[in-house]
Amino acid sequence: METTAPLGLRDKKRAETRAKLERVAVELVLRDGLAHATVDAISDAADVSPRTFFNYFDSKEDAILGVRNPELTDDEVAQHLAASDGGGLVESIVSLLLWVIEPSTTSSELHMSRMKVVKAHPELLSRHITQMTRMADQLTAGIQTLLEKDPRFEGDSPETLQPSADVLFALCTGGVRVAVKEWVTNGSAATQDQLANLDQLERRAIELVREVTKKIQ
Amino acid sequence: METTAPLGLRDKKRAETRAKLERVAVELVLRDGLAHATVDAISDAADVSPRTFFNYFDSKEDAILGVRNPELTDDEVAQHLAASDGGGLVESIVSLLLWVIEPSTTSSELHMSRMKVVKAHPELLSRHITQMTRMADQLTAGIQTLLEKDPRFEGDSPETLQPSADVLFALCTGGVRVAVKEWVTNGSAATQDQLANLDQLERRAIELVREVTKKIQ
DNA sequence: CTCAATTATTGCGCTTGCTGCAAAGTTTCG
DNA sequence: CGAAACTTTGCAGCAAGCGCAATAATTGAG
Repeated sequence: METTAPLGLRDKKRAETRAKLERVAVELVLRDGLAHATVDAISDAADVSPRTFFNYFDSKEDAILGVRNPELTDDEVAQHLAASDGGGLVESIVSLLLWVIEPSTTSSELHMSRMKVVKAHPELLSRHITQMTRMADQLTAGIQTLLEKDPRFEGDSPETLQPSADVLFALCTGGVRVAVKEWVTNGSAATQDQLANLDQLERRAIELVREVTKKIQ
Repeated sequence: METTAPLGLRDKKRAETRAKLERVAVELVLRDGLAHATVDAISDAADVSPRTFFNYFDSKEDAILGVRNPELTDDEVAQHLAASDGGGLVESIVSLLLWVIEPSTTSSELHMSRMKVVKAHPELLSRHITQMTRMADQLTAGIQTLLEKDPRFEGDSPETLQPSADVLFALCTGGVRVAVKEWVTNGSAATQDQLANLDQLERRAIELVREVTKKIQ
């Protein structure tokens, strides 16, 4: 599942440093607030120079949210979409989005802390969104090929061709966004098992999308 | 329609300064690129101190896009929604969103320049989105009351109650976003008459939303 | 093991965005 | 006119982020 080539001491250290920065960033934000958790402070607490910080992350927010610069490969996207195929379009796409948002490699504790951070500083949500749109092209490309493989849109008449991958993407993004927002605002119910949480989030996002598409005519 | 109390020389000057800043900001970005159009340069070209710049705008981007700090009043939102009522929900909401994005008071020339700017610097689009989400609470509140007045969702059974205003908002936001993106990327067709453009944009956004809701079951 | 190539870390200095504060200038209105 | 209200501005400061060049660590080949 993971392409973690178990190579070299070097990469190992690098991974550790990144992990430490992510962890410390979240900690400091929780303790001192977003504004007080400066890059200097974070780097300091991670025993690393501020300059090094920017070798790992493009911005403070990226560190806090655990966003990795090395963006997705097309293969990864295609693979994930293929894996969750069989269900509906919406299911596949929502799953993809949640996967992008959530660096699944993080520890569950870090994950929970991040939830708290986002709850305390909702501005960060827009960073999440930005991240999504940053990868939008890649993701919509993946969705596009998914659409092309979908038998449902094969022999359609011209005007009822495939729905635009862009729009689908936007719609699902909306669903995910709202699901996350709901889940962030409606208290800490079930914050223990974050795997169940993810699942729940996914279901809710799909439900929201469905709800709207049904109601609007 | 507008609450422009034609008061005082003071307010007049203020309006002029703001307009000048907006105009100059767009000009400089077009001429020198986004990075080179610094706050200093903009303020300079507008014969105003950099410090004053921030009395008018919260950020460089706000000036470029003509975003006004004094956010919307609930009344304005309600009024606009009421005005475009009668059509469908989607129509009303899309119209509202476009109205929020586009400060209608700007001159058409400035408007066109802004289009070019956005085309040349798509990063700015995310600012637009941010602005939308910034006002999300207010707008969804307005949508919520619109939903409550809608006879279509009145006597529904519990599980088929109103679709969440949040999700509707997200969906339409997605539609608008994609419409704008399309229109930005697909060349300069019809950039002459920007009123027609807005109309076209609105129609396209609605169409996109419809398209998706129909296709997905 | 040793040495050279590669890559990571760091310090330094700089630009830019943005804010608070208090002084000086304008506009308004009685 | 003259006081109150508001704007502009300079100054000083913080934090983000980048380019560069020196230093240090890791690696792989011999």
